[in-house]
Amino acid sequence: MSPSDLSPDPEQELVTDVFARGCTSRAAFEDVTSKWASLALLALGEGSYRFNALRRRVDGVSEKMLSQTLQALERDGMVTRDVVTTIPPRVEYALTPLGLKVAATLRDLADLLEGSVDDVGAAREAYDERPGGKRP
Amino acid sequence: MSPSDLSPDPEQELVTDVFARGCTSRAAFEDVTSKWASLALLALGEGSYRFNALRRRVDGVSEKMLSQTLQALERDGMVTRDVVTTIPPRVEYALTPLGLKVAATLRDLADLLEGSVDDVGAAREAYDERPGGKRP
DNA sequence: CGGTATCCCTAAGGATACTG
DNA sequence: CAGTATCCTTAGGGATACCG
Repeated sequence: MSPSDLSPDPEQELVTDVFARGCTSRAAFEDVTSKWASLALLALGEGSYRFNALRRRVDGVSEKMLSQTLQALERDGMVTRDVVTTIPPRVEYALTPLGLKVAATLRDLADLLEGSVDDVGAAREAYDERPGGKRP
Repeated sequence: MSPSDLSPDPEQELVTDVFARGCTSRAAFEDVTSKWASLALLALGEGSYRFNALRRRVDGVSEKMLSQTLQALERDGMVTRDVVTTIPPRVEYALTPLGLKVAATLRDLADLLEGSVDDVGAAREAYDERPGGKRP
């Protein structure tokens, strides 16, 4: 068999790295940070929601996008989908342990930004006000 | 005129809330979590970068998108752009104090997901394997 | 090197309608 | 209520070319 000179699969990166295209962590990272997923996770961090309640909570999302988003998050093992077959039907969405951890870091980020609205607002004004800053 | 029944500006939410469309924090949140911004911030969390170095670090980004992304982040007061007029020119990008804090939370998120690749991979397989799970 | 400007195309995403 | 299906518009984003 091959002795010690065997380098372990040059084409196949073994380290997991969000910077690497094709790494699962990068895919998961993009799923989580996608436009609606981050807000949906944030909302579910407050507790479980039914579809339309979640839709109202996440201001501006369409049925289609919320549905797609939840499917992606369920596939990644961050969200559970619990169907209660009553009339009318109920479907409860909640976070898995992993989803809970992810939601917590997103909460940190949201808190940070909510606490920095003034700074961001000021920075934007300064940027837009300076020559060539804005396109009217 | 209207006496005490005047509710304070129903159209204008005064609380800052990432869930509210039109709130600056929501805009900042979307900027930060946008496809390339999060990776750029992550990279700049490692130290300052020049344009093309950053472009190489963020695997897959085009010149155009990196440029646009950096402008948005600079406008939000998270990234500084330092032009050194030599020949050839050099432009150094770095994080502001706010950008540093944001990058830190994104680092937490990335670490969490990098540490969960196996869980995510398993969840995906399970999801795709079950009837109606995947579209071949 | 570090961009901006232009062209062009795909796919994200909204609105509406219909089903279990 | 909780979605899928369809249609249609927009804009995200790549490729290329060119300027400071």
